[in-house]
Amino acid sequence: MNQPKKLNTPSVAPIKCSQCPIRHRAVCARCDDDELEILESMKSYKTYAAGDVILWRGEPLEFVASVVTGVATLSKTMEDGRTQMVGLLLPSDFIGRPGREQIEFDVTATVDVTLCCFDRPRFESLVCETPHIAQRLMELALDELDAARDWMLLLGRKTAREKIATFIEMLARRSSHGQDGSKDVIDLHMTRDQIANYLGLTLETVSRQFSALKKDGVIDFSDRKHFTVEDIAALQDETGDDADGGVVY
Amino acid sequence: MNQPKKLNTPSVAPIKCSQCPIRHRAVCARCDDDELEILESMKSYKTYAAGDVILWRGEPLEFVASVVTGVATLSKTMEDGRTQMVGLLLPSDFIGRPGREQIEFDVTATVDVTLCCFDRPRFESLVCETPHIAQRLMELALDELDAARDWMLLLGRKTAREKIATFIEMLARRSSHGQDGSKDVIDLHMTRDQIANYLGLTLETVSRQFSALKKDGVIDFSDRKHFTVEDIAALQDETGDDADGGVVY
DNA sequence: ATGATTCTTTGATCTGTATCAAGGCAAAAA
DNA sequence: TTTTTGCCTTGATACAGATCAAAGAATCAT
Repeated sequence: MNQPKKLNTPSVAPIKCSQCPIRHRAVCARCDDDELEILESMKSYKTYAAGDVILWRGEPLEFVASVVTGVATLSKTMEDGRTQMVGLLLPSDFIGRPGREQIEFDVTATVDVTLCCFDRPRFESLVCETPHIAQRLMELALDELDAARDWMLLLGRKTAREKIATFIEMLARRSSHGQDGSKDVIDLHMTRDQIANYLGLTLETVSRQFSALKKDGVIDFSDRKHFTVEDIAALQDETGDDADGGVVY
Repeated sequence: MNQPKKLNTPSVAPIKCSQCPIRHRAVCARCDDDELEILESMKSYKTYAAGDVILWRGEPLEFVASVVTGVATLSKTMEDGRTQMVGLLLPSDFIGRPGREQIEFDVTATVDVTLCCFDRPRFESLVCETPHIAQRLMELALDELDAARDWMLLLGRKTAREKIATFIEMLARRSSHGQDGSKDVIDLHMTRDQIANYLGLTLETVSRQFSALKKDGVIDFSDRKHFTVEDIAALQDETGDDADGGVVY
């Protein structure tokens, strides 16, 4: 076992949960000071430029991490180049699979990304000894699974218009910092081509659907990467989802 | 807490792991006799006829279970009736989400199904106290997640022919009881319509692709629900996946 | 058995999205 | 500033798979 001993740093103020980036997804909401200090001791930050590949499929996983800033994508590619994104990592999302040595997809930064990384072996020994963290990681895995299944419905059955509406609605919900958030300027972060790969479309279709939604007054673009939702009700109608929600993403 | 005490049944032979259906996915491979006996005490069998809905979306989960015989599907349905299957449960697969009160999809028996059910609250207290079971459930969740992501690539980017080939290849792999297994008669278990809902196609397209693969000598149908793989190499070529595999399902 | 029902196959046609192609715009480089 | 470069938009056309339609098997009920 190589989990760190409690460090002797009395002059340093106790580490606050707010300083523990993994808390972004509440992993350590229930951590005590000792556990937080252990996390702190194995923590380091890594940054990646837009376009950098963070992890290649099959590469050994040396760390687990949470996204502090930026956006990264999980994607699978076929021999002939067809690509499908299988996940989107926004700030507070977690990278890593408890007990897995490697991942089955590429992780790529779409804009500059900062990760808060934890040494994997040390993180895993902490997890082994801390059931509430293990439990939280299980919740994260099940959330991802629910999101993946919602996306399967989108990929298999939704029209291009519904796909785009769903995507925009998800971005609006996930990036709204306000309580209402309906008129925030939202950053797309991705190119039309990347969005197409996420939605199982081509970049031309993405562009056309954006134009159509703009023409219909549902959204408005300030520039190519920034838009506002002008009619949230219409947007939700277009997604094809039940009004009541229950969708995770 | 309401986990059962160890039962006093000395006249009964020790419960073998082979009698514990959940072991189908090796959940209790590392269980000791006490744990097995606890599992045994909370176990019951339920059967469902073909077409029965086992669980409705949103319904409270009263048990977790593993499939003993039969095939069940996980599916999501849109308001207008469009349906997408998001998972397929074959014998040995597990139903249930540690820590979740309900599920986000319907579970339906496509043929007669027997489940081995465990009372959920009692199962969860056992899990809480048995880290190696918790760890195994995490592995199962991550396996499902990998499978879901492979299916996203299929739904988003594969052609109808590739989808059908992938589906057949998966069935061949999962239902081969022999070591080689390439010429076993494989049971389809599902109607063309259900297959279509699994692959994001229509039933007519499924039928046409089956006919085409038969005409090309890749597979052969003995009747509508039973086929053999005549040319496994050709089948794998048609899936669009890397030759090396790495696919989970 | 026999008729009813449900599933499957196959054909004809339609359509949503992909593909091909050509400019347009904005940020970066010269 | 001008040029280059990388995205993006829009139009024209093609095509894979959906939809519509009808006839054939298989299964079920009586």
